[in-house]
Formats: sequence, C-alpha cells, structure tokens
Amino acid sequence: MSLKHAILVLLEQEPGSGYDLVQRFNQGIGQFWNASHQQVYQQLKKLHDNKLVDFQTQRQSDKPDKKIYRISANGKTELRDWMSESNNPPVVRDALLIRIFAGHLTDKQTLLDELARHRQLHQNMLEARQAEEARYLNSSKNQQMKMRLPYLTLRRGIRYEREWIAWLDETMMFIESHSLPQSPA
Amino acid sequence: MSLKHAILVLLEQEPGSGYDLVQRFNQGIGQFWNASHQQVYQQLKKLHDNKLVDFQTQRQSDKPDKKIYRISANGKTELRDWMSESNNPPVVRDALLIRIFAGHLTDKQTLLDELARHRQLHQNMLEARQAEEARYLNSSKNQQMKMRLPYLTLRRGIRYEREWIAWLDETMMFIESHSLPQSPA
DNA sequence: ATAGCCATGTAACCAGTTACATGATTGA
DNA sequence: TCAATCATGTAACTGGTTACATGGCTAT
Repeated sequence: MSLKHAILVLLEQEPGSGYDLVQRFNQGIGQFWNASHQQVYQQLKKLHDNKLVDFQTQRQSDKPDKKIYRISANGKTELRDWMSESNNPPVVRDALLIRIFAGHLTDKQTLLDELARHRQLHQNMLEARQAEEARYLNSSKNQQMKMRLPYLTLRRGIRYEREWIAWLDETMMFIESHSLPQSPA
Repeated sequence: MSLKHAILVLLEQEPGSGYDLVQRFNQGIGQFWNASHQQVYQQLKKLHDNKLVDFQTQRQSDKPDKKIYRISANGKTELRDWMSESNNPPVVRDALLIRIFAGHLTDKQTLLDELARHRQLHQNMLEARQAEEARYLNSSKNQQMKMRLPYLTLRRGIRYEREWIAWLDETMMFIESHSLPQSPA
C-alpha cells in the first residue's frame, strides 16, 4: 500500500493537482514508483476522505479548473510513521527471463531480437537518467544539498540500467556464438 | 498474463503437481517469477479448462493423492506462439527508494538500519544464487549444455543482487558521512 | 504434544490496468 | 482537421495477496 505514501511524499515536497502528480510520476520518481491518472485521482479522493490531504479549487480562465492538493498535518504524521516501517525488496516478475529460460522453444533470432529491443529501451532510460544526473551536477551547491537524497535514488536508477545493459550484452554475445538446444517441434 | 506461461514452461520442462510447481517457483525460477499455491492451483484449473494442460491423479499410500499435470499439444502451441511475442521491462515499484527519496522526514539511523536490513537480504539471495552457480559449474558438460539458457538467467540474478549490494554500500557510506537535510517536525 | 511437510482448495480483498467518457485550447 | 496538452473522473476487469479450511504422516 505504498502508492498512498508515494503521493504523500510528492505532496510534502510540493503541493499539486492530480494531473501534476501524474507528470511527476512520469519523471524522476517514476523510475521507482509509477501510477496512471486513474489511480492517482482515486487515491487522492481516498486520502482526502481520510483527512491526509486537503485541496482548494483553483479557477483558471484559459484551462480547466484544477484542485491543488496539499498534505495535511495528519498526512505528515502518517508519512513520518511510515518512514519507520519497513518493506522487503519487491518480487521481480519478468517475462523476458522466462523467455530466455525456455529459449529452446524458439529460434536464436527471435531471442536476439527481443534482447536487442530491451537493450534499446534500457539504453534510452539510461540516457534520460544520465541527463538528469548532469542537470543535478550542474546545479548550484545549494540545490545539490537539497536534492542529495533524491540523487541517491537516481544513482540507483543509473546503476540498474547499466547492469541490465551489461547482462543483455553478455547474453546476446553468448547466444550468438552458441547453438540453442533444440526441442522437437 | 505470464503466470500462465511460466507454468507452461515449467510443465514443458517436467510434469508435476501444483505442489511441485510451487516448490520450483521458490527455487531457481523464483528469482524472476513467483506464485503462491493459491494462485498456482487456480491457474492450473484454468489451464485445464482451456485444454492447455491435462493431468492424471496419482494415488499415494503414505501421502495425499496428487494430480500430475503435463502440458498438452495445445499448450505447446500456445507456448511457442507466446515465445515470439514481446513484453516491455516490468515497472519497478520499490518502497525503499521512496523512503530514501524522502529521507529528510526521518533520521539517519532509521535509514541506515533499513538499508542494512536490505543489504543482508540481498547478500543472502546472492549467496543462494552463487551456490546454484557452483552446482551448475560442477555438473557434467552434458548437463551444462542442457542448462545453458537457464544459466544465463541465473547470471542475471547474480548480477542483480551484486548491483543492489554495491548501491546499498555506496548509499550507506554516503548517508553515514553526511548530515541529512532536516525538515521541521 | 507440536511443528513441519505433503497436498489441495475457496473466498474476500486490494492494487493496478484497460476501456470509456467529457470538453476546452493550442499548434501543425 | 487532427493531434496534443490540460484537467477530471467512472466502471469493469485482471492479477496477486491474505485469510480460512482440511487432514494425514513423520520426526523431535
């Protein structure tokens, strides 16, 4: 049940509308938590029912009105309490690895194509995160101080993508240079 | 919808009961796909309804009877088709990273304790996987040939855990040696 | 006795995805 | 005219978790 807390963290950082939160989920923090707008709006409603956030409607002439949510005193208490709880690492469920595991059921090229596709995706993610890192490293000492902890999570993202790419390269090389054990069709 | 295919892969490898599959999910393949017995039994029922597996009941004198499931011809076709599909990398949702991101809401020691706890968990996983790797490397050339592709996924698991430990060490060191930006209570 | 393994299941619930819905403004 | 951005929502469904349930055998 951490979407709740992810939202509270974002609102603690800076108030915003559901729409704003979705944008933020698609940026930096999206690398380790993500949510669709449908989920966000419903969760905000629940958080409001539980008095963990409140909002004020902001009228806009050119764009649709929006509700600016902010974390309440109760919300802050809830968040602080949650910070002392613990969660185990999430369970990984990755279809790519099932496919490699059972690679004898298909042909080399199919595997290699899918591996290359994933490599490209991870390469894109890596570059996006490295760009973020560059922005951080070029920001003022003051800004860096403030963003020190988020930066650590960004480091995690960079390491994660790099590790994927390394494994994908190793694996593609291996598959290219070996024949697959072939199962009868 | 890959639990279905994970089960088909396991049954293609070797027939077994729901109970057996759960054991296997808790071993090697569990590192990239996992399922509880409740899920497995229901999924087997569905797979049977869809004629992708069949089973025969095996009576046992000392232990409860069991249903030995095996993949059907339809199941194999389904699996082969699925092998040519593709999935994007799974979205990561990790509460630990939210906590680090929002570390200013708690104290250094709370963060360090949770990081150390995770380090221990990853260390345990790493050791388990390295033991598996040693078993693989000590097996016959023949066996190694057969398990070549599963071995690649094991490598992924080892790299993954090692990467986590490296980040955790880096992060703990950083947090130990810096004061946290403190938010007003 | 008590715990752990073997073996199978149902039911309720929660989290997340997909589909459907509306409507104004701006830029190509 | 078509797509994109801003802005908010409901409803149905799927995948996964937690809780509940049964019952014999074996080893401490």
